[in-house]
Amino acid sequence: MAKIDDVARLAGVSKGTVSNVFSQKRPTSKKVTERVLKASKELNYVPNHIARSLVTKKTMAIGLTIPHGNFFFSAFHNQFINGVVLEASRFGYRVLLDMLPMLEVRTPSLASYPIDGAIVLGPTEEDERIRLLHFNGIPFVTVGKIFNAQVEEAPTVNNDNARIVHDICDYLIARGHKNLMFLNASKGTTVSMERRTAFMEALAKHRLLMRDSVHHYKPHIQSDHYLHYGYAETIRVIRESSEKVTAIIADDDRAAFNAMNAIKDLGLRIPEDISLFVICGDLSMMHQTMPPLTGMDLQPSELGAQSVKLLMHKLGISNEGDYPDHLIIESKIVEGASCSSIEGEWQG
Amino acid sequence: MAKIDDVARLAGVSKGTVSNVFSQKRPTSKKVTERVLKASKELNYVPNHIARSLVTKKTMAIGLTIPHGNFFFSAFHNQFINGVVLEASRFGYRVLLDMLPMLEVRTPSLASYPIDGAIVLGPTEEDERIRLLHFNGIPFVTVGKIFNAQVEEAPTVNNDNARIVHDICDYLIARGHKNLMFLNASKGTTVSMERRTAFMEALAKHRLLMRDSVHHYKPHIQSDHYLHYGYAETIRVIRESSEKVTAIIADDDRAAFNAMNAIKDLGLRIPEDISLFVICGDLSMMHQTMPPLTGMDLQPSELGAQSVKLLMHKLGISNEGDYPDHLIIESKIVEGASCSSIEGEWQG
DNA sequence: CTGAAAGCGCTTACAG
DNA sequence: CTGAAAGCGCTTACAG
Repeated sequence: MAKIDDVARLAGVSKGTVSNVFSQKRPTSKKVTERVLKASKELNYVPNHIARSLVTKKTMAIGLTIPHGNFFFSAFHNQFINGVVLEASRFGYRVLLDMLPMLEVRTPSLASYPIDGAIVLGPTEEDERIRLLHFNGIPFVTVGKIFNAQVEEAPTVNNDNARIVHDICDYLIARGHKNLMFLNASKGTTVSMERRTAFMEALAKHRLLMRDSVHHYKPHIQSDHYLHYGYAETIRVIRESSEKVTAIIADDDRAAFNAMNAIKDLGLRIPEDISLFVICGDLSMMHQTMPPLTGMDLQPSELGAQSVKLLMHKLGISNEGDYPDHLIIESKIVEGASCSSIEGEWQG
Repeated sequence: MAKIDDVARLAGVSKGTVSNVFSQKRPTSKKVTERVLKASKELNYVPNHIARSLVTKKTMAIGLTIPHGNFFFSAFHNQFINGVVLEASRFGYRVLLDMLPMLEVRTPSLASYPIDGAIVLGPTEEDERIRLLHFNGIPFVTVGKIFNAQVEEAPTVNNDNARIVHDICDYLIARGHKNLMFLNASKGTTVSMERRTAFMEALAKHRLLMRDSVHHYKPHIQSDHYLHYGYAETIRVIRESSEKVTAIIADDDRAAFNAMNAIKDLGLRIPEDISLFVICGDLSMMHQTMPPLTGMDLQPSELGAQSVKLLMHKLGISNEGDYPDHLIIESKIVEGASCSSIEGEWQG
């Protein structure tokens, strides 16, 4: 690979000038520009990104950290990544995927992240990623509320998790359901905590007893049970419990699928025997299942896009005037046919 | 951020020694190591990744380029990315997502890629990504056959696309279908070319006429029609054509969903009126649709993992002895209930 | 096992 | 508008 000195020599200019032609930070005369470009082409020259980064202190990349076991992203992650990548590219930024398991690998030859900022999806109580970013002095945006104690204040993009759970419970309870099973997200994430609190509030609001309903946390993402979360819980609750659960709220498409399989394996039908509501699923997919799923559209790609915008603002790259430090992304119920009304039994 | 000089001064050693403690490339005495570590902790020191990269010429990142419009990845992409990220992390590598639309953004301030190698998903005839990688002298692996003329020889991971299409056609034709509609991948990709050729061969092999079947290319990924590919084609062919298509082969889950919607909107049923076969779909999802989809398991995450292994080998990082330059990933038919036999009509 | 010094390939004040 | 020189923060022969 040719370097800047080679080009400078061939074009008969200083390397500062070659630098200016490529960075366009200072004007260069037309004929010098042409000479430099010609020499560059001849030598197949392209500025070295790393060397540039070392002095500008900009990598033009943002990190995206997603909790990640040996398993697949869900449809939610998929669309979220889409939103992030697309929006980042609008600012000329690339996205560095940074998964949790890498931490172990990174330790032996620890080094700073080659990124200008980061997006942290799904903060947890003692979030190692946040600790590390903080330690490295890298600005970041969290998607999901950050746990108060960990860091003074960080910009956040979030759904209104409390409201979402209230809406779902209202929706189901209005249809006569009194005993709900909630297949929540993983324990330790702020989103699951917000949801759990809201779940209990919603039940109390309708004068339902928590002990008649069931609440489960998804296993840790590294657990072997992660992929099958929802199946065993559904089987057990329907078969063994006395609570007569009539409606299930599933965290994501995978949990919903697992619950569907459990229900089918028990010889029951959706929604005649049991209702199913999915929180973050893929819209196009939800319409194709049997029956079509009723769920909440969380706008994952919008979550991704907005978190990039917020981060860019923090980095001083976007200059769209004032920008709030905390953004709430709208969500709304999308009706399929997986939730039914229970006749007779319900009371206002 | 503290730098190496600060640590060296505080620990009373040279910066070369500090470097050795962190890189572990040369042994350091125990007590010196401790002194350095103590000083580092005190100063919150972490080696600067960029500075290190400049001299080692290693970024510890690989690029992943996926053709990408303003649209979502499919389940295939999702699982592919998973395989790549996971396998890369085993080698201590990160993954830089590099999407096509960024090219435009990159031009003004062109610079080399800060990556050690790249994975190119779905090469096309005149692949700009390959041209650029080649130009930058960055080793890469393609997933999908590379177009012959473009570059002498590049390591490749691929499905056996010809065989896959033959298997699918054999499967359908054995069930009495004579008029097939093939919703292929995008024109210009080698995968769609391989498939198209195989499609014609398979028909010829069974003495069926190409003109009785229908072949479509997916629109370019930047097209507005990309997301809805399959719907209009299905409507048109079923309603207008005289060919009486009885089976549809869909490139991916999205195309399959679109075809399903079209079939439903026409008041027809799967598989009674028309059969549907999906090439790359998500297994867990395929079981939940109505009816469950019959399709091909391409093992996308294995494709991703193997392409990383191959790349690591090319980079001289993996040393698992000899490694073939071209890998074929197995695929097999997974039966659902979306393909039926046509009685009576078929002949051996 | 450790140190002094050169160098990785750029950008950026500073001077003109 | 252009050049000469210092410097970004590391690693790496080389010498001891």
